[in-house]
Amino acid sequence: MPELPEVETVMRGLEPALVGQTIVEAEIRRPNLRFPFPERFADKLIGRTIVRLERRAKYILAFLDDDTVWLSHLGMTGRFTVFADGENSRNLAEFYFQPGSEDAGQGKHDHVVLSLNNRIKIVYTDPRRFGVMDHFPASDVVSHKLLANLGIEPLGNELNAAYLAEKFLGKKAPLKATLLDQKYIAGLGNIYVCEALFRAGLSPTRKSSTLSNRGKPTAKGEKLVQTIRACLNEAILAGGSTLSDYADANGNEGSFQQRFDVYDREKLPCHKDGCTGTVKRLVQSGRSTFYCPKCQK
DNA sequence: CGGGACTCCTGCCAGC
DNA sequence: TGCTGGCAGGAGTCCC
Repeated sequence: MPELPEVETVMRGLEPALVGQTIVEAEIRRPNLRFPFPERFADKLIGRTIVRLERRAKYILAFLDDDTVWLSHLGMTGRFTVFADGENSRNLAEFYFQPGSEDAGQGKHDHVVLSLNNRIKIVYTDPRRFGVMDHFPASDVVSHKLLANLGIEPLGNELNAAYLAEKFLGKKAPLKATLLDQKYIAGLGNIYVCEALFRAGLSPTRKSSTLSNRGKPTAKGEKLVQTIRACLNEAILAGGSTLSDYADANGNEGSFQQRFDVYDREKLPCHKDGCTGTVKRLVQSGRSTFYCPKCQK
């Protein structure tokens, strides 16, 4: 589920339930996700109060009251579910919440279960286990292995045509691949790259360097910056995209998938006004790309 | 070094 | 109906 808009949505859903609360129990139900959990992970979380949440790229950072950070990444199939009983759920947004129950967190792929002092339970579920959790001093946020090499946030001011012109100068890799590379722009994933390229009328196969005019910004780059921002902002407003709901969440699901122009629309007509093209699927660095060959050049 | 293939893991679905 | 192969929102690592 998770690219930037989905992670942002998840974080916003977690905030009212977590911030200001203290972790009273932590159950780590297996040794690892993608990587091993930290040593004595549960002990490090128990007794800590969550001071605030932040999103960096596709990571959720929970800052704790002992100046440490609990980091989470949802991988492909990770999700958090908040279990709240009637009393304490009343003041929380309806989003993402399930009624409290005795078997909360007992599912086959429920790997981490936290109980908070407000009687809320937070369950992390991840069938494929491509997710990540870690815990480290807050002072290490900048240097942390997973965070140190991330590029700029696409919704921040740093993303502009000049940035693309500088970073993409001389880059031969296909534009699609470079936009997916988190060391340039952090937070984009397969869906929103496809969608932003469609809106910009740019082919995923063109060389990245074509958005750079000997290091100077281009109109195409300017357009792409706009469409990236628009896609992400619209998706956040829609609560992200929900592609499968086998976890059967009770809460609201995102709806941006209903507005996809190209993603998962192979062989369907191009949405662009006046374009008679058909959406095509191709594989770039092992991943599906959807685009309209007729209007994306 | 840049670029691409491979890898982790489970579930689902189309096609036979 | 049941099996098989392909594919899935990510990204670190390895190899050329």
